[in-house]
Amino acid sequence: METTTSRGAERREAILRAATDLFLEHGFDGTSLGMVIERSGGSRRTIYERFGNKEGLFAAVVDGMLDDLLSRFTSFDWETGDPEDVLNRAGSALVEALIAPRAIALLRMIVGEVSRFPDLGAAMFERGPERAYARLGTYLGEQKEAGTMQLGDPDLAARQLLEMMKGDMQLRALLCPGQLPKRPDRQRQVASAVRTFLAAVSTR
Amino acid sequence: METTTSRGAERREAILRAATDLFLEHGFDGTSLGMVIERSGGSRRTIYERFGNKEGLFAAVVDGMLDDLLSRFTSFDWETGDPEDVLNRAGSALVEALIAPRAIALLRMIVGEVSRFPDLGAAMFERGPERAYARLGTYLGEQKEAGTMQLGDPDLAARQLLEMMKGDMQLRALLCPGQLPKRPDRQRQVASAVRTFLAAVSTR
DNA sequence: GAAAAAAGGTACTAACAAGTACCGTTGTGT
DNA sequence: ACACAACGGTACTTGTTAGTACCTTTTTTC
Repeated sequence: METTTSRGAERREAILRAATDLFLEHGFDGTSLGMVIERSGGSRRTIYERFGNKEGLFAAVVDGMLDDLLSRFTSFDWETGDPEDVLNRAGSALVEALIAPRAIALLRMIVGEVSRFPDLGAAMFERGPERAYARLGTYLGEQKEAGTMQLGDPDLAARQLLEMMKGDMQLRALLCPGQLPKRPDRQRQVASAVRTFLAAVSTR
Repeated sequence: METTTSRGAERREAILRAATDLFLEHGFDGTSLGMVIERSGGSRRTIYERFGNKEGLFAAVVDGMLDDLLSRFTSFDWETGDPEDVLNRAGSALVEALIAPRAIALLRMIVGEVSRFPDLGAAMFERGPERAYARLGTYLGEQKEAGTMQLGDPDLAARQLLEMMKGDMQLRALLCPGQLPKRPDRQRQVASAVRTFLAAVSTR
């Protein structure tokens, strides 16, 4: 009957949720612990009990967000369809995940705090882009083996293709969030990148 | 005999130089006006006389940096050499400019303050990437007219090529500055992007 | 060389935030 | 029901910073 999560964990989650939203919106310096408490309820002291200090809370927030975002990259169907179709779908999924408001807010936050938390930047890079490169590289490697594509280093090719699909959308989202192309245009951009890539590597 | 720059302008420049270095290194919140004064000499009041307030000083700093960085994109020889050579040189020049420590520091600073200064992000985008896209697009358009390349929209092609040349280096510089590839590797990366691009668009 | 303008320098105000102490209150295990 | 641990809430300390006031010193200008 009792709550499985003893009260402690419950309070921890509430604080974490509030802090996540606030840090994402206002950044590290722009968020005071008073604001966190006001939103999460509870008391100041609990933050220090659970997270040590403000930096500990921030680290916990980032860690949680990375887990959260990463979990969306696990399931994708790489088997069904010809290469153009697979790449189009994979590219669209990736771009949409990349420019999701929370993903951009997280990236912006981490970029702004790289000097204060040097490890976070590398962690984000490895758990985000690097994974995507690796998975796409695997696929391209398979295509190379199968003779469908003509390419040197599949990993390098994966990076080139991914950057083309992404285009300037990530940077644009960081700098001027209001000026992102709409979804159909984003898909056209991905499709165009895939066509250019296939024109370069397809065996004829 | 007299200084051509009346003392006012001289003090303004000194403050601007000090503030630029400090903002680039510590960000907006991390830089106090006391730190600026300590480095530039002079008095607190002069800042308010010349720049209004801290935000005005920051805006002036960013404006100056944008001018400074932009001025390096003006002179480049697009005429000499075959396309592969021109694109290699243009790409290298661009990448080096893009990941220059001060350029990255500026970008990081602006990204971190987009919510406080919404216009700065758009300004940076237009005066940086957008110019590069446009110039490269012009070149590709000429090549298309000359029949050297087979491509649809030269502007879109320019964006794809530029993103391939850039690769993940800009993002990497933002997130984990210590892990940038060395200069020869950067050039190889650019050259590979050019080859891929030419394979896709060259008339055969 | 004197008057006027601008800059230097110090001190001060008001506000805000991180972190700590304290005590009353609520929930938990036995 | 009881004892104990954890939480809530408030107040406080300490430090920092943006912005202002005021007077002194230097530089320009006539």
